[in-house]
Amino acid sequence: MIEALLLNLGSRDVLSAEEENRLRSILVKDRHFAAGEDIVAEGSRPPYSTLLLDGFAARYKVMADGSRQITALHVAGDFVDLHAFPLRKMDHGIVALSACHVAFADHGDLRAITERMPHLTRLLWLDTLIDGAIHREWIVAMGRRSKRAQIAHLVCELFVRLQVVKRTRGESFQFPLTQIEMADVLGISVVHLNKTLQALRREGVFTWENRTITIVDWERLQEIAEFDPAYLSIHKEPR
Amino acid sequence: MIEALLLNLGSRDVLSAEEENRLRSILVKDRHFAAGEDIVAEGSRPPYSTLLLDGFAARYKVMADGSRQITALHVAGDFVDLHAFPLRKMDHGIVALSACHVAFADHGDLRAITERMPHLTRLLWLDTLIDGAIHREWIVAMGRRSKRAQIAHLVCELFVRLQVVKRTRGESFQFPLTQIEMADVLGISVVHLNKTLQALRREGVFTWENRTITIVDWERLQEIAEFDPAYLSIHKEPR
DNA sequence: CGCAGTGTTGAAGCATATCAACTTGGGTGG
DNA sequence: CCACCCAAGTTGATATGCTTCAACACTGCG
Repeated sequence: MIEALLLNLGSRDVLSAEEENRLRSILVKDRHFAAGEDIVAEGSRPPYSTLLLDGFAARYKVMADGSRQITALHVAGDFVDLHAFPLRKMDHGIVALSACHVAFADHGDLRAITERMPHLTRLLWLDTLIDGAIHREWIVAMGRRSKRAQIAHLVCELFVRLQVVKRTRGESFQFPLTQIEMADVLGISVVHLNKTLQALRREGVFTWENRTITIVDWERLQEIAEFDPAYLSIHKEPR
Repeated sequence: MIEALLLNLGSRDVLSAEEENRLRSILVKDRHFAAGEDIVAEGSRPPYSTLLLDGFAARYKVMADGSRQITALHVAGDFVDLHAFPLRKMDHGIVALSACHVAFADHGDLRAITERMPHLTRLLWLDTLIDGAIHREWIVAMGRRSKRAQIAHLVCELFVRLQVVKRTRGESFQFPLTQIEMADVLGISVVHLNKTLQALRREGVFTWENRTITIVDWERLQEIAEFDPAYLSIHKEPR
């Protein structure tokens, strides 16, 4: 059930059998959410953290004028709110962007891990730090890349992250967002997103049809995006 | 020497005397950097993490065309690269924006903390999570706030963060960045920054002269920024 | 004294937003 | 089973926020 999480952590360091078992035993009570449903509400104090087993979810904040900014995208194997364990209170909401299957880890059990399993603790810490590295890359993309490059960068990132958890199929992956949601990720208008996507498609860089993204020219896509996957820390290393 | 760090952590939870002593004992070999000097290089693997005792520092990435994006600002009491402890390799550089005084914590000592002091471990983890929360707020500001509101938001954030470590004086605080650096923080051009700053000054919201920012109308500043300090987690709570 | 980095200003151009209309397709109730 | 309905996608026109370029002013420092 938590295979994607094990792939995620396991691609950054070696997990002992004991650590795997511990993770399996604390991740319980799996639940389904429909697309559009809130998985965690802004301002809440969840007593557990949520692991995404399948589907796409997003962290977001809503502005006074009703506009929305998505600050993170999550896929299978991601904890969507592990940070709420030390942080306690959610300063943003988390919404399911597709049908989502999740499991929960009680904060008491996580605390017990920090008391007795220092290596696993560091790996969980690492997991939240990779989220932070992704945040920084998004800041760079929003501030200093063209919107075209920002889009290309996001596609690169998703492709690599989904490869880690074996959610790609050749050069394709499921991508169930609407253009409206995608615009909220990028911080641009839907109209402009639509036109820029068409340009990238016409250029033969990638396509996005039937909720599926297919990369046509990976070299060129990386070039446009100035993509360097280093920030994703995808290499086994003692931590 | 590490008073600012203790104020930082101490405003989020109670620190035991033992924890304080441990932090004091592992933070050693203080060093100075001049404005403009790199404190940590991109791609390096520092065997220690760096605590900023005094001054302003920034995390940044440089694009192929030479433009730069600053992804985080750090002030006294901030670890500038605590994340490098589990992450290992720096995916970005860290530069001193003013004269900086720093201290170092060896990664071996940090590791020992994760083995024996779970509560202190959670507080260090928390410290990196607050960085993440700030990242998210910057993403929101870049994506869905006007540049004017983004600037206002940054001023609000800095004021509150500096209050925590007692680095404000009434409604003022030292702010030694150039407009060029500030533009790299916001992801905009210097020209536009300059004009927007003047508008805010003319409106009587805040001033920025002689490396000092003075807030003239705090209410209005928060209103323009839609500022809510919740994301900074400034409340004592068992973690 | 003179230079270099910073701040300021104006003009012109472009990227992106906004507004509005129209198309398409899947889902549903009559 | 068809009609229609609504959400999503697409397109064109217009408006504007922000960038770029270029020139000039200011100030601290060697």
